[in-house]
Amino acid sequence: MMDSPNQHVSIGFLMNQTSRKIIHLLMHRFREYDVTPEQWSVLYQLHKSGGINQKELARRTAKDQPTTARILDLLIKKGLIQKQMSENDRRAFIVSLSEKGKEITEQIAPIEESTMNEVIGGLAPNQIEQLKQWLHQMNENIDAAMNSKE
Amino acid sequence: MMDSPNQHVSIGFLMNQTSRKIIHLLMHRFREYDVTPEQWSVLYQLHKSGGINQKELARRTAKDQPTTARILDLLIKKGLIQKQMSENDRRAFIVSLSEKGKEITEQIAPIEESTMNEVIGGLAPNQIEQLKQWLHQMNENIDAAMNSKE
DNA sequence: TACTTATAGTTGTTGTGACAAGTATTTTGT
DNA sequence: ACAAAATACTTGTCACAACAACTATAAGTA
Repeated sequence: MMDSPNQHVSIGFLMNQTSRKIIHLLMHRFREYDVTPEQWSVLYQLHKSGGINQKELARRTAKDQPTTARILDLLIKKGLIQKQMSENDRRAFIVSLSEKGKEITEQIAPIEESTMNEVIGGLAPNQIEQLKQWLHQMNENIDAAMNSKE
Repeated sequence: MMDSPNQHVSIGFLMNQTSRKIIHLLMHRFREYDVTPEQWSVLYQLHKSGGINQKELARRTAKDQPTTARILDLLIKKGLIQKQMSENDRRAFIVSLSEKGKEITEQIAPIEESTMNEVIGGLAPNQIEQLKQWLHQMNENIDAAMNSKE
């Protein structure tokens, strides 16, 4: 923190550190709503997509199903979402926001947006696009690496 | 995974996703050594720095002290490191690699390097530098945001 | 129809990460 | 020298992430 030994740091370490710091900052900004960034990402998807099942929700939030299910448990306890049995598939649940969940999601959305604007402050829009593109490319490289060597 | 709904994804989500994927890939590549990427980052720091105390190790790996201490517990169980009491400060422990720890670190280092080269495949060296610089800037923005508003 | 396979979701376990609170030791300030 | 503050580390708790194994239901197939 005080000295900056960051000159020769690997991309992997730096990405991990930055990602954790973003989560940490968002957690601070969301604290008064008692919602974590991961919980928010679920609420956000539900706000965009209405009622979807857990598997689809897991896919859209890029988490596995057990992790998603446990986040849903917490959100149900907080009264922000509800699950109802699917009519045509008795294995599945349709997940949707409660009224309270809708309200909180709408309150948090602008906070997330302004916080992320702080995070990327100093980067021009085309630089953001470039950064996103490189991240996508890294994602694809990783997928290729996972599929090839195993 | 199958469709690509990634066009309008936020930087925060994308960074988190990419970071987790990198960790996941490294975990796969390290699996035969029974060492996780986070454990490796500790071993790597010890390899570079020789015996240092837990607080300094926590700072260099950008984790908090309890997290670092628990990773050290695991590494001690695996016989890869050892702790000895500091002579001039009886509160502190000096942590260092065991022989086995040294061997494993030297075996893993080239695997990490080649894996990360796969991850950044397609990016030119100057683009990597640009990416690192932006990540540093985001880190600084976050530090400023954390310090200002709380 | 019966048997197999696939799918949606849950539970258990391990590791990581952050915070809060605690103990023991050292340093600081008077 | 002594009380107060700071420091190094530990323990407890909660949340997240990934894997494996399990239950229940659905779909495919002989």
